[in-house]
Amino acid sequence: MWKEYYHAPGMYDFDYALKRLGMDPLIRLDMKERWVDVPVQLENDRTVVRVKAEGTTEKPVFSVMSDHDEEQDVIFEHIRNIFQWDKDLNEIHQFFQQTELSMLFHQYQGTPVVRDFHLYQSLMKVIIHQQLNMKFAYTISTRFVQTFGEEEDGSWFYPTPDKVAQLEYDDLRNLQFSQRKAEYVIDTSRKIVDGELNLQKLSKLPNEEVFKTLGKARGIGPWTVENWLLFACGRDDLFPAADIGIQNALKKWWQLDAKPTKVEVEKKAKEWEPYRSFAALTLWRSIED
DNA sequence: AACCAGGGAAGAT
DNA sequence: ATCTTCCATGGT
Repeated sequence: MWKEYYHAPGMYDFDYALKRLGMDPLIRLDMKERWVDVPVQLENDRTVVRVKAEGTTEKPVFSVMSDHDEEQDVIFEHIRNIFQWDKDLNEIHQFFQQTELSMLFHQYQGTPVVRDFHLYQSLMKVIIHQQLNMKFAYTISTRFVQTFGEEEDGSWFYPTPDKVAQLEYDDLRNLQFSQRKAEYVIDTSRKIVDGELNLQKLSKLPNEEVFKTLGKARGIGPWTVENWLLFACGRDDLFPAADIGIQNALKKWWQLDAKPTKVEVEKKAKEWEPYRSFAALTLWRSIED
């Protein structure tokens, strides 16, 4: 058993991060005690790591705890990368003071981009959630994991690509996947098993390369690539202009009668480069509850 | 009952 | 290249 503490350089709203993570019923956490359990897939082993907030948004301190005594450094690095503790959110806040989002950034300070726990898991979740309302989206992604994944210490590990590649479309139709969605999920997993898609490699390429390569797979369009780059890779400058949530938020703040178009949104978002991901997160946040 | 949902493919212009 | 239409399924 080991426990390690870490101080983030700027502000960091861990409680909001927990709230976002809590949208996913598969993630085990406690808002009151301020911890979340992160399933970590290692080379040949796996473990569950507890991450806990010990400080405040202004003076953020975190603890990372695990009973997996080997590979402590690897595990800690992984956690630090997932939560992006080294990204100085004070700098981001400063940047947005000169934009029309300054009021929102004042109201919602220290909103981090918390990465999904696993590259493949993230891609499957994004595909499954396409075009579905949040409630039903989580219903079927939870079914998917609880049917084909594995539980350990109360936390769920997504099924591996090998496991999903061997499924039949009807296995997912039984979970109320549409035929299309079943095909997207299984076919993409097969490409990953075949080596045709390498998510680790993709995660290190520039955005445009990822759009070209990942976007070729059937069922993976611009929205899915954007979300994967944003939430799986944790990149700073993604803005899903076609996203219905983003459009609803801008409709509200700009007091429009109808949702703005993708083109209108993209044009305005140029002013938020190179930190458009934080604009997106803060806009989503602003219309939650 | 009608419209929507944190899309995408396939077909039509 | 850009626009429509269809797909598919539950939520409000």
